[in-house]
Amino acid sequence: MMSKTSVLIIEDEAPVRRFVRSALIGMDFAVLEAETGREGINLIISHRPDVVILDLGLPDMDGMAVIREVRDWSQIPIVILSARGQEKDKVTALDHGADDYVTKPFSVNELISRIKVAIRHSVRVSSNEPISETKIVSGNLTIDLEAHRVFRNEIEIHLTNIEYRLLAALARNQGKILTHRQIMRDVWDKHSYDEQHALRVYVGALRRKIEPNPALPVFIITEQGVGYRLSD
Amino acid sequence: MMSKTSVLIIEDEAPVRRFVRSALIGMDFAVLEAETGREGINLIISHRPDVVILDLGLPDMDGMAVIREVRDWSQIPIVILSARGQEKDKVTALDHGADDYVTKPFSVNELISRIKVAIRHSVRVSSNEPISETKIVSGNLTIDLEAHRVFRNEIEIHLTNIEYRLLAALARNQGKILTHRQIMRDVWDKHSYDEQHALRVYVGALRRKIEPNPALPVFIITEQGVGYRLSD
DNA sequence: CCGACTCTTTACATTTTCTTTACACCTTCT
DNA sequence: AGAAGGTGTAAAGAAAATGTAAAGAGTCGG
Repeated sequence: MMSKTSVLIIEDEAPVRRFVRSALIGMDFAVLEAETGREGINLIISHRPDVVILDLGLPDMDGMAVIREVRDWSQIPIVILSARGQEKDKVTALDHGADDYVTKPFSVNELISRIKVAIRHSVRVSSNEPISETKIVSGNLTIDLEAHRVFRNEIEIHLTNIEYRLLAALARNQGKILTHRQIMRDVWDKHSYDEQHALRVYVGALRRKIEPNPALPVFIITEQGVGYRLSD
Repeated sequence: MMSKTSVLIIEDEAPVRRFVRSALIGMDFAVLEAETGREGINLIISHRPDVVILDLGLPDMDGMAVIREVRDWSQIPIVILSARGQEKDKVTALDHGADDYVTKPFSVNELISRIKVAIRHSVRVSSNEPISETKIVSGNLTIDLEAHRVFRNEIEIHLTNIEYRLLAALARNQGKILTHRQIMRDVWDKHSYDEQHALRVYVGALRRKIEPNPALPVFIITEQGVGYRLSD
């Protein structure tokens, strides 16, 4: 028996809270509510919800502080509600480790589908365990996640630590795009989006090692403006 | 045992009300009626109808206010009745969360079919789809929101970031009109409608990629003066 | 202390995407 | 039918993202 997916709403305005709550209950989610950031953090600790919806404009503590505090010890997906005109805050929030955002006024559909995506992503991106296969094969490329080894045509390829972690992150999500931000988080434990030069350098290095023709990559696919993905 | 679908008509003109009522009863709907916005809101609270038909030209409070108030706590589908020449109000109402509109004078068939679409849409949103589902299918078109990928007849279509976001925005609201403004907000994070040329260019680009015949679009439908919608 | 290796940063060339412009083409209203 | 406003398309220039080489900094073991 699988229990319901639980969602925590941290939002001080009661009408918005009611609105979100009724939408979520309609989707058969279990709903928790908090009016302040502090209260929200306590609920996260005590109830471990599956997703958090966080209003950036909280009275007691800044939404950003909530994200930072939670991200110190948990990778729980956080979807931000940002009011119009808070575009800059939104970007900062994403940099601090929020997963997605919805701008007010928002439609239920939008919120629901972003929540779903956030949940599914978090399952495999941030935790290294729940993938069943320990070996991932793409064409003539084999990645042994358990043994930490990579082979091309039975020949072992030596990868540096970061190269391996980058490839493994992509491999755990084979076929799915990982955003720059997710990769930064996974490989470098950084939440920011500034220092992605390194990412490009490593993608290049990896390609030189695993691609038949690094100029026309078939394994590591660039999704411009979004991220990278390992083809399946 | 399924009870009848109930419809609330908020309309001050008695002839129009009678007309709509008899049409709906003929379709085996249960009908509620209200003459004023306030009365209508109270009936929504007490009877929870499945759809609301709302005249924009109400005497006591403006229809827009009804939409705003209801949308604070409920996602019940709202279909607008707008008189000719209320084009601007119509768009504003949609921006505020109305689901669809019918322009007076209207045919029974048109009204009925809009109501059905609105209901179907809201059911899809609020009922027990598996939570993990993040794929949207429309005809031979599949949009995988999690993997960020789009397929037509199993063939992957490459979309640029903005093209993808535009399609995803429409897809999350499949069947429902999105106003130009809503799209601008969703895709560009802009709240204005000034720079809409770009929107047209991207609609064109998308159509060229996903429509069988871009000159006669079947997926991305133009709602002149209002916005676009992705067909069901 | 040196050399081998890895990681990060910088600079710059290249590619892709985005926006704007101009104009043609439809609708709708008169 | 003509006018007016909204819409579609192509193309060019601007802007942004990406790829690559190479230099410097840090680390480790001999």
